[in-house]
Amino acid sequence: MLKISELSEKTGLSAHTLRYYEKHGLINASNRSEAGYRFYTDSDVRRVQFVKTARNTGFSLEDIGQLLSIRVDKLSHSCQEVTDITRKKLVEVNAKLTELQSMQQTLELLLESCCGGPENATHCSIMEALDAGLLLDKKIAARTEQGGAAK
Amino acid sequence: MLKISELSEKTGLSAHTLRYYEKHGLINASNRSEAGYRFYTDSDVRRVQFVKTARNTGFSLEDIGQLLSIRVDKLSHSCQEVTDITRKKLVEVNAKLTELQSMQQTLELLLESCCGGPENATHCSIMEALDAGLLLDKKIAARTEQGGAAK
DNA sequence: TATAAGCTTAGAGTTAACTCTAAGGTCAAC
DNA sequence: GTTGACCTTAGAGTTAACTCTAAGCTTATA
Ligand SMILES: [Zn+2]
Ligand SMILES: [Zn+2]
Ligand SMILES: [Zn+2]
Ligand SMILES: [Zn+2]
Repeated sequence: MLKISELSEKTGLSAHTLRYYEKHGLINASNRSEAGYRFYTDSDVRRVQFVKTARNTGFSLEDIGQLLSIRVDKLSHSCQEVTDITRKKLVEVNAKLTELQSMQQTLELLLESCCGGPENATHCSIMEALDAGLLLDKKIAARTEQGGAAK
Repeated sequence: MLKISELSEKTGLSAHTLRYYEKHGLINASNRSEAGYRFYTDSDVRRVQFVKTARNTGFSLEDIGQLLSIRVDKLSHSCQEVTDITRKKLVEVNAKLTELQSMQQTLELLLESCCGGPENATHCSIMEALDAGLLLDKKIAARTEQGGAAK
């Protein structure tokens, strides 16, 4: 039986966060002391660790709520339900990834194009590109079209 | 001279958003009608488009504020200031990218491991992995160690 | 027994970037 | 001269996941 601070230390989640998760129905302390202190059983701890692992994997607290309801009654739920949640998350992650990769490429091109020196920015190609609506893309397209095979 | 709805249409930013940007010091309408209606000059429009482009590139409104103050007085600012802002953003983007790639890999592995079928989830390997704290990683590590060269 | 550390709750604050609402003034058209 | 679309402002609401505060018990230690 762990007190909240002990569970906090064990899981790396703050006591605040643990109470927050409880308020949102994700976890619970099986027992309370007479004074109302939370006491967590091993089973409680495992559930918290499940939440933490799912959180690290990118699932939202809402997703985790669904996963937890499957977890407590596996007989009434199917693998498909689990993969639906997982696949939905993967789709989200992939979308963000695509967006970020595009940003990354743009930022790298911008950095390549600018001298980064101490002279004034009247000639700065980053400012120019932002002013021109990033026709960097067009430059790349042109380069690719012309150059043929990359490298 | 464009009214706000016209600028909105031209830029794809809502009038709400344009007023929001103004309130936060990013843009401005050079003129107002007697009744107080905003009127935007070509120069205003270019500034708004700069903001939009920078936003699409991933810069925060705060970053954009800095870029704009460079933009209006390029003589007093250096290319280095511009690359500092850009590089800082790239570092952030790379960090998020790393995190998301790790999530992506985990989610893909989870999906591979689960049958996704309609039977009950008592044997679900996704649930098992989440319960076990994702020792998938360990499986991968083991596989990599053993297998040597990939593919 | 007193001090400090730790626990409780309800509820407010944080962050970023919007997004929307309310209450009212303006303008073009019919 | 009255609709209806558009404009104004100030300010509230949204989202997610915390994070913190206040006010007040409880518990262990000295
Ligand atoms: Zn330069
Ligand atoms: Zn430059
Ligand atoms: Zn299965
Ligand atoms: Zn399964």
